[in-house]
Amino acid sequence: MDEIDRNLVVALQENGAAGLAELSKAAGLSVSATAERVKRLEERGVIRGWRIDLDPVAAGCPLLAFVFVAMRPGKDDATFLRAMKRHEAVLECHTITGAWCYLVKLRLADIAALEAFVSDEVRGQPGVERTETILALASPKETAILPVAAAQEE
Amino acid sequence: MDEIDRNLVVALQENGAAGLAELSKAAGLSVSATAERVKRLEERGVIRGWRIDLDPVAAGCPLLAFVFVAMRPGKDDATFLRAMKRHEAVLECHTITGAWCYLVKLRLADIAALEAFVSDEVRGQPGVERTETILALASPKETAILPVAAAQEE
DNA sequence: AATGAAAAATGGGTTAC
DNA sequence: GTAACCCATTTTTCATT
Repeated sequence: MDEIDRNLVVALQENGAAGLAELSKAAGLSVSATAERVKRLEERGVIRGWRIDLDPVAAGCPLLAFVFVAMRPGKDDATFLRAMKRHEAVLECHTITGAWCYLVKLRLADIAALEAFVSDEVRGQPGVERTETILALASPKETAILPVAAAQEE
Repeated sequence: MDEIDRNLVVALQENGAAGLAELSKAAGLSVSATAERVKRLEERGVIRGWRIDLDPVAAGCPLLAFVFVAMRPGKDDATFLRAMKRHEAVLECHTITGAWCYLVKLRLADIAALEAFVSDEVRGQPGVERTETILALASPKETAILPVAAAQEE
């Protein structure tokens, strides 16, 4: 993960459809050396996959919600986590510090779908003690582009 | 946005590097018709761009944090929002229901960077009244793949 | 469906460390 | 001796008719 790799990754985050010709300019390398670098970044798991950036409204999931979840101690979190992993409405599920156990990020079609999901899939899970649901009214910023640190040679 | 478009978009979310040959199978169309569909999905803004899925640890931002922000009423949220949009550590900034005004999702290198960011860039902004910072200890699920609803013809 | 153009994978050869 | 890069060729993929 040197300076060249970092430049490649930054360029690919901006435009994942960039060809090797364009990437080679960003990297200051030949086309084949650039191809070699990108391939190794995939092999090493730095690049985990190639995706499209999809408009949530067009995808039919305009509603964004966060649900905090508290579990009863000593209970089976595994069942709850399995349910979260299974449902595609769950974009994220984090174990967090503070008063709550989990923070779940959801994308759904509408309020009715949210009500059904929280009631059936969250509060219906064994071990769930308390929940709190928060709606996003607007999202001034929402990106999947990660900051790439300058430090840390491999 | 018919059934075929939905199939294409689902396939491209799983593998954005899929060629037209592979996509045409998923869509049940000819290669050229598939190319036409993908082009129109881009033009209509359904596909907003092409990205890579990058490993946050390799990118040098392993620390994931959420910051709740309350603003003083009648103050200039614009300055705060401009700062959030400017900083690449800010992945998301949502206006939310409940006791807080904003929920900010951050990716940073370490605790020192978090302390500096919250202190300087969040609490340092005019109009910010109160904040609460929560750390993610683990992320059992974290994806950018959106659920694609079956309903709503265009 | 077929063509021409463009891009990407491959193999061999070169240099620098 | 190893690793990174460069160049030329083959193969695949993509846009046009």
